[in-house]
Amino acid sequence: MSVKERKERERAERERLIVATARELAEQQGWDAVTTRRLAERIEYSQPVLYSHFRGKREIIGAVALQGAAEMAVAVRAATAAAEGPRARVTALARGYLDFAERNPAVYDALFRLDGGLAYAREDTPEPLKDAFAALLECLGEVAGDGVHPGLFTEVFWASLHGIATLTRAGRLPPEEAERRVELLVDRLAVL
Amino acid sequence: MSVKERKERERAERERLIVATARELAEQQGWDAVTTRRLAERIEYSQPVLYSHFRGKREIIGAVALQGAAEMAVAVRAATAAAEGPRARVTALARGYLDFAERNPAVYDALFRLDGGLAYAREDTPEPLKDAFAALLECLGEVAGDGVHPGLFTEVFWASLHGIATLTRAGRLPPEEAERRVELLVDRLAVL
DNA sequence: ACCCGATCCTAGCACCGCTAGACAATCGAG
DNA sequence: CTCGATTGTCTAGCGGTGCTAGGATCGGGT
Repeated sequence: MSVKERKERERAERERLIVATARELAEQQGWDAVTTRRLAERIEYSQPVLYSHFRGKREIIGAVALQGAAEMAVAVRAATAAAEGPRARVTALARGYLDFAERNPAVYDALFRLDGGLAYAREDTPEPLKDAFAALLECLGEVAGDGVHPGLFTEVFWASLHGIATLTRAGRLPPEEAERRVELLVDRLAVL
Repeated sequence: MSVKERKERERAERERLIVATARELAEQQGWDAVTTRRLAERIEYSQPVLYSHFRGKREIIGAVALQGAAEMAVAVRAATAAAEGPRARVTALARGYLDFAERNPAVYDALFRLDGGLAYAREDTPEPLKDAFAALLECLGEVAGDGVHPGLFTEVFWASLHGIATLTRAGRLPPEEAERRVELLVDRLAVL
């Protein structure tokens, strides 16, 4: 039976390699450069091997997204944990979120811009996605204000951050005023 | 000389046809379905004709975006003009914006999600884009609040709307609470 | 009536995501 | 230890993509 186990280990290892390589390639040259041919070449296997692990390119994007969601949750919690008081926490969250988006553009795209075949905002949403939202909720819930549903408030705050992140990176917003935009958003949206 | 003029007219007419057809196709089946072959077939010319009008697919997207920007400016101004008082105006703007995004998803994508090769937020930004931003500014400038730069406020409000629009359409936000999200955003961001 | 330039199309390039079918390596039974 | 079956991987190819080179054809000016 140990042979089978070894093969399963090796197979799992190769799957990790595929996801890591896809992510690396996307981070280096953008998702357009992540083709099944290039990806196969980098992991030193032929194309069809990819399809024995994933249904297609979309699922590979989804796998990167899941990994990214877990990391984003960690990043957000780390940022907020280091801050004292509601206001500082929310500011830290906003900065942490935008920072993550800027430093991991490919992962951010996999999560929120591309189609990774994942279900969002539903019962069958994968756990890492739920947890990433929960990480936002933990901090933002306490500044939603009276009579405002914490979940709804978190959605709006998150959407605002997402808008800033995407428009900035697409060159639709000048990057110079980034910090002032964060301040304005926190000042106005959060009830302190 | 009249022959030359006629040819130029026909050429301009064909260019309009290309843009209109691309937009129609994108609105019907999404931008992925807008291939140069399908587009060429629909306008009843061969592929290379497209390249005598545009450098490539990207420029065609850009042309649709420019058209869409002009329409969005009109839509936003129409929505705000019908409202009395700052609060009603801002609410109308938010609803009008999201409504435009929902009813013209392909145009919205061309404007803010895809790469149409256009310059944003710069001196050489095409006039329709500047004017669309101006349309937002006209209404939002009056609720920016003291000491807050109207342009910066408009950017943040716009980014928030953009975030809601994109996340909702990508299935990242449940569509049911759309109206309550708008109310929350207006209540908090605008200084009334 | 003829030539010549503008205009348009056919055919093709290199690449894409994805898959069928041939081949080799490995395992279990006799 | 050998032999068939199973598993795993690869080569080759399908239909599609954006884009372009080069030849045919059409129409205006002389």
